Order: sequence, then structure tokens, then C-alpha cells
Amino acid sequence: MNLGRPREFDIDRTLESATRQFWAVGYEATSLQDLLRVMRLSKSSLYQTFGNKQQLFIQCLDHYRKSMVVQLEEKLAANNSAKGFLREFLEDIVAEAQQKTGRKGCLLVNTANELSQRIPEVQLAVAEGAGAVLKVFHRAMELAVEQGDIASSACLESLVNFYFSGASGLRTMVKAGVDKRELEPVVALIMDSIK
Amino acid sequence: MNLGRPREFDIDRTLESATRQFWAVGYEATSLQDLLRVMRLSKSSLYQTFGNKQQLFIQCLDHYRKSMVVQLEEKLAANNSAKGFLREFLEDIVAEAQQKTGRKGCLLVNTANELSQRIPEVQLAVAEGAGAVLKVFHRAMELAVEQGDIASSACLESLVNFYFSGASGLRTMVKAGVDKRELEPVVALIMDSIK
DNA sequence: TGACAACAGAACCGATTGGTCCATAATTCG
DNA sequence: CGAATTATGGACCAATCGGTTCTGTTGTCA
Repeated sequence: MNLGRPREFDIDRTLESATRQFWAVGYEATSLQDLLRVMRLSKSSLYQTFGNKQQLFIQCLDHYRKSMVVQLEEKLAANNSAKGFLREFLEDIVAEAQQKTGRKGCLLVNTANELSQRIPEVQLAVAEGAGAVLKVFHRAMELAVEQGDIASSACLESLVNFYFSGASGLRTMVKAGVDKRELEPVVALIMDSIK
Repeated sequence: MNLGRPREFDIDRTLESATRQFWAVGYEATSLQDLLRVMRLSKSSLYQTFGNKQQLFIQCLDHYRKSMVVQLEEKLAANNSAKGFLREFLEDIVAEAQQKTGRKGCLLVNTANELSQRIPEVQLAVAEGAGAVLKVFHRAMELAVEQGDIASSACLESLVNFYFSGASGLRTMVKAGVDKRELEPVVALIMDSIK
């Protein structure tokens, strides 16, 4: 098996480059030439390996989801307070508001807003991504219950949706240019509502 | 004064048509030809009247902001409970989740996510729009304080940002395809946090 | 060595992109 | 009427869009 000339590039690395590009400017505003530049691939290699622009984008969404879940799980494991982990995630979002340039937000949130309504395959990938992230947050909340930071009587499903909604809202406000100082009390209000 | 041939079309009406188009598919995915079709204008008329695509888009954002503020103020005036008005606004957002197609969301939120980071003029218009809407919500909360539905000790600035963030978050979740039944408890949690 | 596979690169495609320009038609004012 | 001013539609523009196809070349394994 494994005949022929072996692939010279690392699929995951090129996928990551493409993801960064889509992440920064969105799907529509990213051209084929942009992708070829950042991925350092010839056009024929790109199409042979990834299909077309849309299929590549879906693969980027999947790649993003996986790496985000891994990253979240690491942070959750490293934090001895699950509720602290949840708070830190929101604070990281707000911290982006300080950057003058390149506030990319979250690729899944961006995509949900840009084109999940127009392309069914994209909507599916976004839904899967949101589901995977929600699952991590759900587990964090279960831990928080064990740690006594959330009442055991609370409906975690609703709470996790509420939290996710708050996080997404913060992302939009950061992108809209709202100042960090205005956002910090919002984080406090969200966290106060989780109990 | 008032020399020359009079304009044959209504600026506000064509602006509204363009707004609907941008609203439905976003800035990048809207082509000049799309605009000419829905506005029923010749290319020269469009460029003479509105400048170029980007300037037209800014004018659409302003138009959208104005009509949204008017609409919100009407609803607020028609409702004898300010807090009820705030709840209804969230419920309207969630109601969109039932539609199988054409969940357009809010043009300002969509734009904040799509390209407010890349085009400074757009960021400005988005910030103005958000500010105008926030002002209406702020007034609604002042009324709610008078009506005894919000504690007079509450910090309304933070509360209004929290509310706005929740609304934006709901919008992205609707776009991501989350079911209405999952979103209704989120509305309840947001409203319960406003007190 | 020969079969197989991935490679780069260029040529090519029709369609579309946002944008400019101009001749002409329509209207108002002196 | 005639001059000034504006609107309008269409011709035209270079550039780019996403995508296909072809020609070799390079490398791996049996």
C-alpha cells in the first residue's frame, strides 16, 4: 500500500492556515488566491486535496471545532474551579476588546452569523461545533455543581444555553467596538446569574 | 433653484430595498447586480446618488438604525409595561427560530460580526446604531424602575449592556439553528436577571 | 525497472466583480 | 425658446472570481 509520491505538506498545518484566513475575514471575503498564499499550495494541489472552496471551509470548521474543544478541555482540567474556568472564558472574550486590530472573535460565531443560513452544509458544521462546545461547558457546570458553586436543583441545560448566549453576545459587542470597561460588568452579571 | 430633471425614484424606498438585500445575505455576498435588480435603478443612477457600494451600505445602516429606533419606540409606547416590552423583544428574536428559511436576524448584529473589524466607516455606523438602540433600551429600563419592576439601586448602564448582550447572543443561536424550545428558558433567565 | 501517486505550474475557462464614461432624454428656470 | 442642470440606460473597462484540465516531474514501493 501507500503507493506513489508521498504528500509533501502537512494537511493539518495547511488546514490551520486556511482556518486563520477564514477566521480573520470570513468566507466570502476570502479568495482562492488568499488561500493559496497562506496555505502555500498550488491550485491543483488544493483542489485535489480539499475539493473546492466550500468543502475546504467545512473542513476548516471541523478542524477549528476539534482544536477548540481540546483547548477548552485543557483549561478546564488545569483549573481547580469549574466556575472559575467559565468566568475566565468570558474574560478572555472581553480581553480581545483591548486590541485595536484583528478582533477575530470565534470562527463558529462568525460563521453562524455570516452564512449558516444560506448553506445547509455549513449550518450543519456550525451546529456540530456549537454542540461540541456546549458539551464542554455542560461538563464544567456539572463539576461546578459538585464543587458547590451551582445549586444542584438548577436546570443545567438552560443554564448552559444562557451562558453560551451570553458569551456569543459578548463577542458581538466586542466586534461592534464596545469598550472593555463596559463589558466587564456584563461578565459579572452573567456569572452572578449562574448559581 | 431646483434646476434640472427631477429624480424619478424615491431615495428612501430604494434605500429600503437595498437594506433588505444586505440584510438577507450580507455585504460581501451582495453584488452590484443584486442591488440594481432590487433597487430597480441603472448603474449610473446608483453611483451618482449613493456613491459606491460601500457608501451605499453605510447609508443602509443609517436607514436601518432610524427605522429600528422608530419601531422600538412605538412598541415601547404601546406597551404599558416597560419590562414587558423588553421581554417581548427577546421573544420576537426567538420566534424567528421557528422559520425554516430566511432568518435574517438584525442587520447591525450581522454587520458587527461580518465586517465592522475591517472597514472603519462601517464600525462607526455600527457603533452609532448600537448606541441608538441601547438608548431606547435604557429608557425602557428607566421606565421599568418607575414601574417598580427594576430595583432603583440597580446600575442601569451595566444592565442594559447585559440585556443587549443577551439579545445578540440569542440572535446568533437562532442563526446557528438552535431550537426555539431551548431558547425560551434562556429568555426567562435573562429577564429574571434583570431586577 | 516499472507501476503508481502526488507534485508544481501554467494555460484556459466563462462569468462576474466593482466601477467609469458618455450620449441622450427630461425638466426647470431665465 | 434656449441655456443650464440633472437623470438615465447602455457601452465599456480591466481585474478578479472559482474552477478545470493538461503537461510534465518527482518521489515511493514492489
